[in-house]
Amino acid sequence: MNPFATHFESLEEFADRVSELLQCPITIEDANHRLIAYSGHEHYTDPARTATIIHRRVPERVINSLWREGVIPKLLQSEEPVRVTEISEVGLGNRIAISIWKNKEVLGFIWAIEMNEQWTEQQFHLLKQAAKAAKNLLSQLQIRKHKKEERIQEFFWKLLTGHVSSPHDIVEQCHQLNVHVYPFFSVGIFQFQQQIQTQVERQIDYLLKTTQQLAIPLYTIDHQRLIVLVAPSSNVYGEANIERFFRSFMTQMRERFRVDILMGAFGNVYECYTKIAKSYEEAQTVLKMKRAFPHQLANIQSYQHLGMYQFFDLLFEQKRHGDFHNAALEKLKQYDAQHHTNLVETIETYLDCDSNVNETAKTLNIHPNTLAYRLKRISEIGNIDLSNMSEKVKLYIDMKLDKYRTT
Amino acid sequence: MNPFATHFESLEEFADRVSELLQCPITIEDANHRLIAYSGHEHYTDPARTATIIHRRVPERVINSLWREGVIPKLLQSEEPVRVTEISEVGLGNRIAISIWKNKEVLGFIWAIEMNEQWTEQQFHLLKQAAKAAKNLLSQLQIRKHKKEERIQEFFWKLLTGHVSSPHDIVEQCHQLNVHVYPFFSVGIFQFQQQIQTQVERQIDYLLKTTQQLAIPLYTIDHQRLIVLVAPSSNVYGEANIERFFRSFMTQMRERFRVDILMGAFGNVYECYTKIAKSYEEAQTVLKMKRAFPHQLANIQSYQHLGMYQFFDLLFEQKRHGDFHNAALEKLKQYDAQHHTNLVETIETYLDCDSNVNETAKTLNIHPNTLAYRLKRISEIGNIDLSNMSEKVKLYIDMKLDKYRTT
DNA sequence: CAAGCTTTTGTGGATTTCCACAAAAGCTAT
DNA sequence: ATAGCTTTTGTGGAAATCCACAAAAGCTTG
Repeated sequence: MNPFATHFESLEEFADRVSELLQCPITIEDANHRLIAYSGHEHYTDPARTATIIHRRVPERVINSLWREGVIPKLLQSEEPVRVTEISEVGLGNRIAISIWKNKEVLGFIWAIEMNEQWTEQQFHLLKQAAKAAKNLLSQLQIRKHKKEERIQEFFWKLLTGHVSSPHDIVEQCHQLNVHVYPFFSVGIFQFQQQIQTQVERQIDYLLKTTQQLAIPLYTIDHQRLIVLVAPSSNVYGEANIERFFRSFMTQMRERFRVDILMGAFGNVYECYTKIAKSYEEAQTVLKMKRAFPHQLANIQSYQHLGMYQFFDLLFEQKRHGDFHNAALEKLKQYDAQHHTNLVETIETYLDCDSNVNETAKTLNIHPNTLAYRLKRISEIGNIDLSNMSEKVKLYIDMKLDKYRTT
Repeated sequence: MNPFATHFESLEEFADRVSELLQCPITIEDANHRLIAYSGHEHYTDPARTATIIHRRVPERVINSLWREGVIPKLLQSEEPVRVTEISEVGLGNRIAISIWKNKEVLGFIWAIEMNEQWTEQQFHLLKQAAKAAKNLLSQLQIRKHKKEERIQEFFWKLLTGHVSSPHDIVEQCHQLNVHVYPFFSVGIFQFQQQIQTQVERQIDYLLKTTQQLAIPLYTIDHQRLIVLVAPSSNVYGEANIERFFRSFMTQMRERFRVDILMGAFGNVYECYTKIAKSYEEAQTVLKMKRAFPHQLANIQSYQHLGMYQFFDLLFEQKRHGDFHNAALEKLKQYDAQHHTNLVETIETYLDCDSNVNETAKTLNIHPNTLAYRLKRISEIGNIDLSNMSEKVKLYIDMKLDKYRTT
C-alpha cells in the first residue's frame, strides 16, 4: 500500500525513490532552506534547483520571491501541497511543494519540479505520503535548527508578511540575530527600473551601510525591488528624515552608480514591530497609486502624504458594485460628448490646481475668463455647487476613481 | 407523538389546541395577513392582536413595522420560527411567528404571543409541528390568494426591502394593483417629529393626492416616517422637481396642518423598478448623515447632493480597523491640547468655508490675518500642504469621520 | 447663408487675497 | 518680574479674483 514503508539507507535513496515514483526531480530542504537531499535521476532541472544543489542552500533571491508570492506562508500554514507557477526572474520553473511536519512544527520541505503534464490526483497523494515518510527520516537526523541559524532575510520576510508571533518574541529573535531594535520604524520600497544584478546589490549594500541619516536594521532585495526597514532617530521628524534619506539614496544610486530608481515609497511610522506588515502594505499601496497617478503623486513618497488616495482601493471596490453613481459627472461627460467641449477636463484641472483660477487657466492654455465661464456652465449643467467642499470632494474623487479604473 | 395528528372540526378548534399546548394566545393568518382563525382562551392579548381580530386583518401599520424590522422578510425566507421583540409604537408585544409552507410557497402565518417566560426548545418544536399541521388544514380551505388581493402597501414594502422578482413581474403586479408605472422614480422619506396619528395620515393622503408637481404611485407610513415612491415627469430635471416637491410638502404640512416634519430625504432617480430598494437605502443614508451632520447637511435632501458623505459608512468601517491614521491631525490635536489653541477647529471651519478666508474669519470671529497666521502654523505643525487638494480632502474627511464617530 | 445659439476673449473696476512687516497682547518658565 | 516665545491685530501695496458687460468667433439648424 504505502510505497515508502520500507527501510532507506540514506535520505538520498529516499529522494531517488520519490523521484522514481513521481517521475520528476526531487529536492528536500530543512526549515531554513538548506539542502538535505536530492534525487539524481536524469531529468530536466531548472536554474534555481541547480544553484540550490551547488551551494547546498536555496539562493536568497529565490526565497525572497517565494515569500513575496505567498508560497512559503502557505507551506507554513498547511500540510497540503502547494503549486508554484514559474517565477522566471529567479530561474524557478513550475513546482509542487509540500511541507514536512512534526508536532505542529515544520521540519522541512519537499520540492518537485512539475514536468510537462499537469499532476494527477494520484501524484499529489504520493507526495503527501512522501512528506509523512520524510518526517521520520528527518527527525532521526537531529537537524540542528536553532533560531540563531535562521537567516536574517528570511526573518525580515516573516515580518513583512505578518508571519510573526508576539512583539516580545520578535524582539528576542532580533537579539539572537544581532539585529538592533529601534523604537520607531517604517517599511520602504524602492522600485528599480530593471532587475537588480549582483553588482548593484553590492552598491546598494554599500550605500545602506554607510548612510548616516537613519538606521536600516533590515533589508532585502526582490527582483526589481529593494525593501528596507528604516528606523528614524526621532518620532517627530521621522517622516521628514525618511523622505530625505529616500531622495538622497535615489540620487546617489543614479549619480554614483548610474542606476535608475523609478520610485520610492514608505508606509507609516510605527512603534510596535507587529505592524511591520501593515507599514509594508502601506508602502505597496503608495507604489500602486503612484503608478496609477504618476503626475499627481510624482513627489509623494509616504503613505501619510498619499492623501485621499489612501481610500481608493476601498472606494473602487464599492464602486464596482454600482454604488456612488455621480449624476453630475455623467451629465458633464454627456455634454462634452455632444458639444465637443472640455468641461470634465476643465473641472478636473481646476480641482487639481486647488481651485486656483490663474494656475488652472495657464495649465489649460485658456483665458481666465473662459475658465470662469466654463465653471459657471459646469455648475449649471451638473447642478453642482462649486463652493461646497463636500460636493467638490465627491466630484474630485469620482473623477479620479474613473481614471483609476482605466489603469 | 404528534399532538396534531387528529382530526379537527374547524380551524378554530386547531387554534385552540395549539394555544392549549403552548399556553399562549394563537392567531392564524393567510399570506395577505387576513385573519383565518384565533384561539379563544383567556390570556393576555396585546392591542395589535385585538385590532387584528376585530377588523379580521392585521392593521396596516403593524404590517409596515414588521416589514421594516425585517420580520416578514425572514418569515418569507425560512420555515424557522422568528422571535419578534416588542414594537410598542404599534401595540405589538413579544411574539413568536412561523410561516406555513406548501410547495415552496407561504400559505400563511401562525402568531403566538410570548407570555412572561422565555420559550423552551420544546415549545419551539411544538410550533413547528403546528405549522406543518396547519399546512394541510389551510390548503383544504382553498384560500383565494390571487395577487390582485395583495394590498398595495405590502407590495410597496416588498419593493423597498428588495423582496422582488424580475422587473417584468413587478410591472405586471403594478398593473394588477392598478398602480401606474412611471419611467423614472426615486424613494423618499419624511421624518416626522412624532408618531403619525390617524388624523395626520388623512392630511398626508390629501396632500399627496392633490399634488401636481409629480406622481406618487405608492406611499406608506411607518411610525414616525412617511415613505413615498415619487415619479418625476422628466429625467433631466427630476431631482430638482423632487427637491421642490419635498420643500413644498413640508411647508404645507407645517402651515396648513401645524405638523412639523424634521427632515426629508430621497435616493437616486432610477429607471428599473428593481432598484427601488437601493434608492430606499440611499434615502436612509441621507437621513443618517443628516442626523450626524445637521449643520452641514441642513439643506441637503438628495443622495446625489450628499457629496462625500456618501462614502462615510464605508470609510468609517475601515477606520475602525485602525486604518487611515492621520498623523497630521493627531499632531494638530496634540498641539491644541498643549497650547490651548484652536487649530483643528480653524482648519475644519476653513475647509467648511471652501478655503474662503473672509468667510472663515467671520465665522470664527477673528481677524483675517489671524486666520492666515494660523493656517501657516497648521501647515507647519501638521506638515500639510494646504494648496494640495488631495491632502485637504484627506484631512477634511478624517476630521468629519472623527465627528461621525462621536455621534 | 443667415439666425440663433454657445463659447472665447477682452476691458475695467470693485473686492478679496496674499505677503511683508510691525506693534501689541498673551503665555511660560526661570 | 522679566525675557523669550507664540499669538493676535493692524497697515499697505501688489496680485489675484470676481463680476458685469460686450465684442468676436464658432457651431448648429432650418
